[in-house]
Amino acid sequence: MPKTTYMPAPTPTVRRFPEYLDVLRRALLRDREFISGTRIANELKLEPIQVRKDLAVVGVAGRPGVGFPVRELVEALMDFLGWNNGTDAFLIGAGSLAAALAGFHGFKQHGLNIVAAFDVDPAKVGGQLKGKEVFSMNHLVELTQRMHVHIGVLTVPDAAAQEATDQMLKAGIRAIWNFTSVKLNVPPQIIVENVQLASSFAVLSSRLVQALQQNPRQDGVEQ
Amino acid sequence: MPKTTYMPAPTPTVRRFPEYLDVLRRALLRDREFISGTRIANELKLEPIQVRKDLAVVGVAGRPGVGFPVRELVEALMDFLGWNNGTDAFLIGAGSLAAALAGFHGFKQHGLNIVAAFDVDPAKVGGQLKGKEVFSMNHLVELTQRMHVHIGVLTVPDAAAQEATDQMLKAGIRAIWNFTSVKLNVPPQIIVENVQLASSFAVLSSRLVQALQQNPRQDGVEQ
DNA sequence: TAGATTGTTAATCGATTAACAATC
DNA sequence: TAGATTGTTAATCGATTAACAATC
Repeated sequence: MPKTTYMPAPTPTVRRFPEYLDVLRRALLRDREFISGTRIANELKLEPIQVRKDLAVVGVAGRPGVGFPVRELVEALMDFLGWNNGTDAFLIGAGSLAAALAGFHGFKQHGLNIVAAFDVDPAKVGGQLKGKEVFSMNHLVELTQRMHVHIGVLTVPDAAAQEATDQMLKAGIRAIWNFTSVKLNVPPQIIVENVQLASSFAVLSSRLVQALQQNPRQDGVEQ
Repeated sequence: MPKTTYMPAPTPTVRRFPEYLDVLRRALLRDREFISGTRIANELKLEPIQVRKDLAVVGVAGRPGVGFPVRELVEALMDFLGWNNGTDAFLIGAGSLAAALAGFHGFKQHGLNIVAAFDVDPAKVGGQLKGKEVFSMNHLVELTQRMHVHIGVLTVPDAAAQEATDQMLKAGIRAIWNFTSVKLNVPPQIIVENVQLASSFAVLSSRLVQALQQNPRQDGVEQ
């Protein structure tokens, strides 16, 4: 495994990497050795130049007139994202969102391995969540250190978010995938990525408002 | 209700609107009549100038030296997003992610009202999902038209995504909140907003890789 | 060779940030 | 009045897109 070090890439570029991986994996299934930036762009409705610029980040050389070596590109992208060796993560909160995440098989492709869940509710502790054991929050410090887990997936109710975060910090968690809508207070070296469902829905809503203003009735769809 | 029409705003601005709403609602609870852009910026770790620029979109005038009228601003933002009168939506797919969304009370604040779920699984049809009835996909056309629902929240497995989308289109759904990782094929007038969990996790992962490269041991956290 | 595609350098575009007069 | 803040106009920054020589 050639463990290259990469420069940090622009966030929009990183956000497109999983899409590229999808396309590349499908190409692999079809036994394609090379794929052009043009083709990738077509499948994802992007511009070819953008694909080339993005892929340049991971340093896999393409062949003019031919395209990029698929397998190498998959390797490099996975490497860049640290998805190659499977990263263990804890679910913090064992509610229904946690259950959905625990049961999501697609994470395997993203090198995400959810190993356990934690909750304060005694009714949940000791039970299972989609096959993952649910521990008491009291054991978080101990288990984090024993299992060397770096990532916490935060799915507790908003009201409990900061408290749970503080416990993760004490346990030595380094990165938090935050599904609450709370702006977490953490020291600068801790990585927080917020999944803002509300932001996503806001974009949808505002576009729908605009569309309904211009065309309130259903039409344009073949019937 | 003064139903103003607004110009479309930049997407990054729209994505911040729910955050502003959060801060403003908390200010309302504290009985504050006015709030300055500076204060909003502080709470959200943004630049004051960005807050002012963003808020300018909804056309609520602030008072120099004082700030913006909180209640008016909440109204205007809700209005802009179409969140004022509650929008009905269908869940397409009744799996565990659908369950999580159906049980999420925060949507009330976003004017999102999930009224029913649909699934192809006969074992689920006729049952309930967090108090919402589960119907057969065969009834989607009929119920969409009867209830004038415009929004579909797509939570089916990737393999079923396009098929389910086609049925939504036939039923007259105008906007799709897409939780699958499939790039949906839809006519241009249909609004699709993709919740790309993989993209979000990619950003987290790549930052963690960088951080671990620079500092592999736990430190910097007070113990 | 002709056609397709890469990768570099430069141009454009859009969003963020700065500066500052006007105003409460 | 002094201090804080708005809202406008201009500057900066970063990402996307264009142009094109090099190459398979």
